Amino acid sequence: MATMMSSKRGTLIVVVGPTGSGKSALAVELAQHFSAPIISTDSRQVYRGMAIGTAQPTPQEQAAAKHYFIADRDIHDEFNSGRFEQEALARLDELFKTHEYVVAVGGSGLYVQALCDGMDDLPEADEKLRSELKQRLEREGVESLVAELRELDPEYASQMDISNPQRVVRALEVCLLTGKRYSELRSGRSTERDFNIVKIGTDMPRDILYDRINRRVDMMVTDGLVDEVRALLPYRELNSLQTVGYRELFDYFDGNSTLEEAIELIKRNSRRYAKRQLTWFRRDSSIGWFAPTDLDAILSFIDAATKQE
RNA sequence: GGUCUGAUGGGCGAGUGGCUUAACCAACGGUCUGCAAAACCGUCUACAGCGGUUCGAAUCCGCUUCAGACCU
Repeated sequence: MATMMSSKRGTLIVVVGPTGSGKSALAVELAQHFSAPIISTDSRQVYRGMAIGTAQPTPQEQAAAKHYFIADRDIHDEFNSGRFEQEALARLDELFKTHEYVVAVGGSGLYVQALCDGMDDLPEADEKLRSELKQRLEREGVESLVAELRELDPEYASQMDISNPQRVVRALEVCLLTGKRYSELRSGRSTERDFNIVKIGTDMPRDILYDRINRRVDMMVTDGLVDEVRALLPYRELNSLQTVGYRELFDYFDGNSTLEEAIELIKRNSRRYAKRQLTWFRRDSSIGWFAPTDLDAILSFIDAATKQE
């Protein structure tokens, strides 16, 4: 299968795992080992002004390896998984001209999926239509939207989670925007990329992970998280700020909780986030799971995977 | 040594004979195609132990164990 190998432009080493599991540090080590740049697959680290709360790579880490999609846009900018796919693919196209390896790291499962498997050609959210649908959602409840979706796309309506307003809105939005059924536009297939993909997952015993998460939150506070969030308070409605570590402190500024309570909530919500990430990544059987410090095993896994193709 | 009070699922905490899987929190499992650090779904049937009363006991009685308070 060496011929297969030659048809590929290079290898993308994808590092995934729950928050606080040591992805960033591992990515930098891999980047140095393979002389590779790093692409972040994190939906929140892309924004400027959120360095502490999103645990962006430190200046030292960023000096050790070139990072892309870290703090390179404004919190007001529209960004989503679809745009990420396009921009990241374009970036990779450039990078593979001069690099054999590129490392991708980040905890946003949907972004990783977009990059590795591609997304179907669906329309992006239309601002007007979406706000209309949201108003209807508030006034008439989900049932009304579900009823309409049953008309437009009975198949999808019957299989989806109809108690999830966000998904109902999106499905309806796609139907109305395209005049087609959402279910028929979803191919369910993944796009073949012109580079190899090797996925590494970092994990550790749950109690240790949770302890690390808890301590990292304390460290964020020590590092000035409260001030970082205070500066963003005027923009709290932005999607970019619907983020663990920020919402809880907005509540604190509103006087709805004490600082201590807010910090506890950040810890809890970070733990829950980690659990959801694990749930997402667990179903991807192509991921090789390792302790974040087990570099030898990780390197031989990458080696074996790239030779196989 | 004596008296009194209490002992409920990981936590908190109702429930004084016969719908209570209480509620809440934590935890755990899951869903996932342009809001994804989002949004949503599901699971956890306990009543300190033993014996008794009763058609029926977490709920009544007795003993035991443990905890706390008070008395000598």
